[in-house]
Amino acid sequence: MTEELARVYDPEEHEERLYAWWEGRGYFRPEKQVELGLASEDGPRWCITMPPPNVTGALHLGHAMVAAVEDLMTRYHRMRGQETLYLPGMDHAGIATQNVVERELAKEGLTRHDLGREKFVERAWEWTKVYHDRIADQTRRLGVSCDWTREQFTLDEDLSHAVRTAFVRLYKKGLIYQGSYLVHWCPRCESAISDLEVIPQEREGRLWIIRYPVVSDHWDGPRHDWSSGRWAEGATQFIEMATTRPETILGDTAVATSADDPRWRELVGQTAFLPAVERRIPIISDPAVDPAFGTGAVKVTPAHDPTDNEMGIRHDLPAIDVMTDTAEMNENAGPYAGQGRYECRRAIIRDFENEGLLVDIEPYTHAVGTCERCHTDVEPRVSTQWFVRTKPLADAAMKAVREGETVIIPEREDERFFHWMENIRDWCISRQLWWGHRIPVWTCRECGESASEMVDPVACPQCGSEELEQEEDVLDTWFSSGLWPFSTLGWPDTEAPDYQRFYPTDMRETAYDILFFWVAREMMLGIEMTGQAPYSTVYLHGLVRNEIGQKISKSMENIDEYDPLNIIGTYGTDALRYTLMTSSTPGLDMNLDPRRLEGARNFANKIWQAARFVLMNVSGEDVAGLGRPSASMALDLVDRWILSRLNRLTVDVERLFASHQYGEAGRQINDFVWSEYCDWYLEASKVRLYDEDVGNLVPVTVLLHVLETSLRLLHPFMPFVTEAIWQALPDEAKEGEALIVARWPEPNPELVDREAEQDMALLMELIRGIRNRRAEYRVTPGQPIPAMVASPEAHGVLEEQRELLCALARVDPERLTIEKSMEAPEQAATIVVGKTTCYLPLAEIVDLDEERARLAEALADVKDRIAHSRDLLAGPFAERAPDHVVQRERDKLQDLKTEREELARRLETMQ
RNA sequence: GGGCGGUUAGCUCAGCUGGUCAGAGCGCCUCCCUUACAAGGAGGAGGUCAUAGGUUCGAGUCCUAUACCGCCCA
Repeated sequence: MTEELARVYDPEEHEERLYAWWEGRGYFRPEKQVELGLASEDGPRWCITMPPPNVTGALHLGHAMVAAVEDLMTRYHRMRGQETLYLPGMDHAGIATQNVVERELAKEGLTRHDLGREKFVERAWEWTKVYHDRIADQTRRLGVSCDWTREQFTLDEDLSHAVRTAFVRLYKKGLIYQGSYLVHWCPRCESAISDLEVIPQEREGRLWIIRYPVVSDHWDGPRHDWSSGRWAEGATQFIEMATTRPETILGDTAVATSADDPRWRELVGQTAFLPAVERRIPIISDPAVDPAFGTGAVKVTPAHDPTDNEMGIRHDLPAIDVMTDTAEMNENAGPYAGQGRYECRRAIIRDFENEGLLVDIEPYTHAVGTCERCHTDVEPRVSTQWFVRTKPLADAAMKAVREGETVIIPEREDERFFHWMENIRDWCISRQLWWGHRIPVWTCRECGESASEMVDPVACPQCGSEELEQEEDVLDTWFSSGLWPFSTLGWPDTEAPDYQRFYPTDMRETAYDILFFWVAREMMLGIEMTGQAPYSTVYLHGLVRNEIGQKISKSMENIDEYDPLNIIGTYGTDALRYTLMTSSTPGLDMNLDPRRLEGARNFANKIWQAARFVLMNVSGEDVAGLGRPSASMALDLVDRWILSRLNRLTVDVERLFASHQYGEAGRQINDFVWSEYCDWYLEASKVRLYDEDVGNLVPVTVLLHVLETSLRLLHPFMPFVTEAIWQALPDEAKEGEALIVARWPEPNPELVDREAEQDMALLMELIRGIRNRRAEYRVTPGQPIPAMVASPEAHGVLEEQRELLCALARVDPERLTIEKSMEAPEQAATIVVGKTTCYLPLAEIVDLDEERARLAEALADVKDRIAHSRDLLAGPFAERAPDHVVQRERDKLQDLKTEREELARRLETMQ
């Protein structure tokens, strides 16, 4: 029948056990839901693909947030009878994983080049296996009910096939091209990285004001060697400019000023002589030059600066790359070849000074791009890369959002999405890495023809040569992640059952800082590849920070405190999940406060204790007669009240879930369970449970029903404790074999009982009032006291509830009188609730002066409120406000007046 | 420079489409180990909802400025 529940809820006793049981029973699989009759194959379905965590490292709190939100959604939809698939998987995370593996190698004094590509990739697979298992374990500990039998990994065969298919299609459509353009280059990773992977960092740098001699009739070039100190000897005219990056001087191919700058107007069209590398460069004018910056003239280095690069294109300037892959100066750097870029900077400044070409140095704060993964200063650099033409894809993605095919929540994130999409640049997808999908392009060594096909070519389609070479580079990780919502469902096989059944998916849930990295790419590739937006809703949650608002990062000293497994160890998974769901509002960042975790843990225990109480009171005889509470049962006031409240809660939770206000839903369930069910109903039920003359059936039925329904509502927030309790409930009180596959509660309008709510409200007020006075007069707790209640309208109800009143307010049943009206006793404390007055004749302990003062104060307060209410009703409010609002105000005024009279009469008798 | 978000009790935060919404938890004060729960129960104190205007019969709730904090983009 029922098992004993332990005295205290211990998450460790249940969580892993229950998870293994759920998984073993197959509840996470859509097929199982159909088998159980919970869902049907041709009925509604719901699908979400898990944002694949990087195999780079262990999960952190951000992932716990993802898990909490997505699993909540999943459990909700599953219980609602939709065939639900939560599809898990992981991401190979090209550059990030390659970095950590390289770091491991470095500990052994090795570089990836020492190993060679093949061995290195093997090492990366080893790493992947270790972290895959660790992440999968963490995910299970978080209680995520995803279908592990459908797990995917971006580098596995099927997904690699999808990547290849997508690439070949885009290539053949002309949406992928190769070209030599300025890209962000990380000299440590020795790879191009995308715009988004560059993190600007404020630096206190310098602005060097330097000058180049201008070629004139008197001076046609240096007559002495560079660094002789006499290099510029004889030059009469100079152009001055400011730079933050002197080492790029060696790649200058022009000097630019703004068109009408009086300082330099005369020099435009002339030729400057570039020091050190002895290059004649034109002086041009270009609108991109800000006359207010520095001297009004700038050096132009098309190969190493985005603005300069554009200028170079406008003026047809050569782009001279002066660095190597590791940011050392190359052969184009003349005398500085072989130096590191910052070493070169110092050297070149020294030489400029020596040659009298350094005019000034000013302090200057500016932003330097750094590599997101290894924090190395990024070098803008012209190099040959592969690009996706994003414009047409972005247009389609924007259209999908504009037309509501995909809805972004919170709504305001639309703006960011559109802004980014409208200003999108072509996407550099090649990475000079070894860990990833190798670009499926083959080039003929004979004729130079390139091709991208689904099948590896053996001969050049152009000249027939067999001297083919595959592209060395791999694809940006986000290229494969961009296919995630459909590649995981079987695409490009559009006949695959999962693809047919579950695509397009219903939800993309992730943190808002991933909107561009990933969501934007999924939208673009999804529409391009499948003709449909990959999901109908994008739900963006906020970032998790610690209790003082710091973003939690791996570099924190006390990072262990924020390891999800540590938090789970201390508070339990349910507490963590409930806290993550209820501590904030959708889309806002959250400070994870240990005090809230504690509160959530206490809540889990609270409902556990309530369940213990209920189960203790279920006897063998009761069970047979159990059913759902119905109007035909002899329901008491409290029963009708709690059932009405439960029904309201069910309606509210449903409404809140439908509008993605999960946090508010979770808080309301807590309020109900704790403040209404436990504090009032459960206490009230004891009157009947402990009365041997009354049958237990009604209260037990209601206790069980409300508990069981609450468990179902709470399950998506606190899956473990709710399932643990649910399993202990008698079979007669529930339907199905597990809570995880139980039906989501539906509202029952018949249970709404306004009258019961009103009567109960009066009773509760009265009880609170009595408790209050007891506390004030320091009546010994538990000591029964006499009470006299006068209530012209509610005396009947109160008479019916006298046992309850006595039990909850500790009133002596022998000395409780309830009448329509009565003569006020003199030596008594008084409580007025609307038209009901309660006297506590506490004889000698009542301080009449204090009573008078208190009543006078209450009377003054009521009078104030009456005045306020009268003014309101006398003014334009009565005409303009909606009828029901006005009526409510009138009722309120009426009640206040009654209360005023009661108070006044009582005061009168005490004078 | 452009855009967005935040500013509500000592602390961490709720408050949906304007009308009992001024709330919760923790902390604090008083009392209680009452047969579900001290990870608890009963009672209590505590906020002119950042500031200044405006719209409205009525504004934490809408509009406009300002201040401070934070984020994104350039």
